[in-house]
Amino acid sequence: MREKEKVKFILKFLHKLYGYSNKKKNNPFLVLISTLLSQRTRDETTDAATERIFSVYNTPKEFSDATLEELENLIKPVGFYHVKAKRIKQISSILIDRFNGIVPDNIEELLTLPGVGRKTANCVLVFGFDIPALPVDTHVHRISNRLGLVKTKEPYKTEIELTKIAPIEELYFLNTFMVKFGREICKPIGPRCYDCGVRDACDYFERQKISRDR
DNA sequence: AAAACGGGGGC
DNA sequence: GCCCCAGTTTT
Repeated sequence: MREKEKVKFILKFLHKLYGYSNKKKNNPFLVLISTLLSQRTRDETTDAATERIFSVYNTPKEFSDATLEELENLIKPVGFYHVKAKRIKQISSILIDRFNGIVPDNIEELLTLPGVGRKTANCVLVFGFDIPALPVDTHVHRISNRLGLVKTKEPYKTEIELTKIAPIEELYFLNTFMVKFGREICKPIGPRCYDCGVRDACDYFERQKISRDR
């Protein structure tokens, strides 16, 4: 299949650029909370907030006992902090009431938590549990479509299609490296195609070239 | 399918 | 000042 060859080519390039990820399992609860905080927010901001909040609270019990104001003040610079603080508190209570204080390790149950969509749920699976999963954010979605690995407007379909054509062991790093690639080279606007090592396999670059030649 | 949620950083 | 950002929920 042509897409599979293309995926291999892209993966080889990403590995050359960024090396290999050491898949290190993290605390699923920490992954859950920090990923929730990272929604629509730059990761420098998120990392600082995660560090602050976990220096005070660590377990779902501690989070659910905290007041909303305390949580809000700790995560403040993060976007949507009001909503996110509320959801963190709700999630913590739900984990205690329905999941024995443990973060579930399957996507169906993760998706029942407030503020947890497919991207966040898949982050918990792959970064928290070492379970192969592909979190699709705007970067992964945009890059996959530009390259022509998938052709869809819906991130969910990108996830399904890309999961089908990428080797399973590559799912561990695909998200992380595509995000880096997306911030540094394949940017939303003004992508640096002149610096891109896979432009010859890229549908987007091809289209630009054609429209320039005319 | 589109709007709403939102403060902070880059320019 | 304006635009954008590791999405999800609601309309």
